[in-house]
Amino acid sequence: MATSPSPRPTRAAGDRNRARITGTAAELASIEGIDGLSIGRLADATGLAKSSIHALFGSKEDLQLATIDAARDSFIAEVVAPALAAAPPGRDRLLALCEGFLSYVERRVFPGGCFFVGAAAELGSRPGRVHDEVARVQRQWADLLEREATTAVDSGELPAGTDPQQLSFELGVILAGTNIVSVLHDDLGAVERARSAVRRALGYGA
Amino acid sequence: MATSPSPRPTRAAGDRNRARITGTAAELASIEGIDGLSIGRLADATGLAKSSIHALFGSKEDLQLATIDAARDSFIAEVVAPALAAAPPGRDRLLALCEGFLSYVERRVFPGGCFFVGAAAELGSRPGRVHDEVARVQRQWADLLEREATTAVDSGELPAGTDPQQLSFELGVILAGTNIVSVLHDDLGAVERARSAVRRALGYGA
DNA sequence: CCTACCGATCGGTAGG
DNA sequence: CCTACCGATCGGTAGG
Repeated sequence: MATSPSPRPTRAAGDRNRARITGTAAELASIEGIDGLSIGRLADATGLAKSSIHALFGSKEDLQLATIDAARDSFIAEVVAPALAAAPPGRDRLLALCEGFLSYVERRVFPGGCFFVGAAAELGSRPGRVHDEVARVQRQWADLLEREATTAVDSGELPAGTDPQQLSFELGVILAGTNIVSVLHDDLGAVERARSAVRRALGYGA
Repeated sequence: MATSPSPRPTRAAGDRNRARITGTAAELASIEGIDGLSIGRLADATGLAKSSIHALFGSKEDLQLATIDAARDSFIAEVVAPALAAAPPGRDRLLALCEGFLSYVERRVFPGGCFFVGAAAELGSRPGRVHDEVARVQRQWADLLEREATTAVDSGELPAGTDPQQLSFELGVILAGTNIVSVLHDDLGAVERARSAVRRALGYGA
């Protein structure tokens, strides 16, 4: 009557489960918020017991930090890496990053719109480790844009006298604002208008 | 032993209380979110019993709708009305509206940043009456900007060929994006950079 | 506008 | 990774 032994979960299986949980958590959090998402609903969505999620991640805050990490990986894979592969440093890459972001919003890579715009809006005025981690990722993105803008100015691809920090700031807030407006009104026209704005700001088709 | 009769609340007193509750609710919601805000915490903050808030507003959804109304009144009083009073229709008024918004973010009229940017980000992908009301207010703001942009183009204050819808879209997303970045990093420099962006977009100091 | 409740859900823990 | 719990808090209602 010996049944097959209940398989003891391996380390790799645990990692796979953790990745599946944080992936689902990032999707849900883009809709319900990173704080609005509850461990109970996440357990339902993944088919696990609530206490299993606690066992795998510790506290809710630790789960949130792991979720931010997973969302950052998605963002890099969907927006950053393709732009770096598609265009050389400078103006072309800056355009590719902006268009990559807009495509990612358009395709609803996260069902509730950009995870980080949502998290930044939600946690902006609530101090803590989760806030700080979101701020850190946002700053990395802003720095990336600024670096490419600097290269573009230094190489003469953008008019001398262009302030790279000011230009990259404007692009960043246009992208974030567009995500909000596009999701709120379920309006892809906003993404199209943002494409025009970005191209004009970078001097394409002028 | 007749004590002074317990004063029966008048209609006016009820209205005053309702206004005090929705005002506090809008402040708290700008930090914790319009859904994250609980009736229990709102009761604590106002010194009322939870059930009193239910008695005055009905359901949580009705309270949220009343809170949006109160926040809209604040926005009009702090941003829209001063700009309408300070500048004639057209380009100057468009600038006054944008600078009024940036000043309102800078002054933290709502402690967690613009109530409507927060609510739009939070509710963008969650259908319902509250979402629809936030979307309606956002559209009124966008329409206001577009109207002034149209006047500015028609009167020749902005270059012929300027698309008023595109221009007002760009201004709107810059303002929304700036609110998020400025609150997230507690950085008033973002507001200053947005002022530069708005002035350049409108051809001031060019 | 209050006290006194309701069932449901929250994050988290014990113990295996 | 599970069952079985914990106290706290959620939105809401009865009844005054």
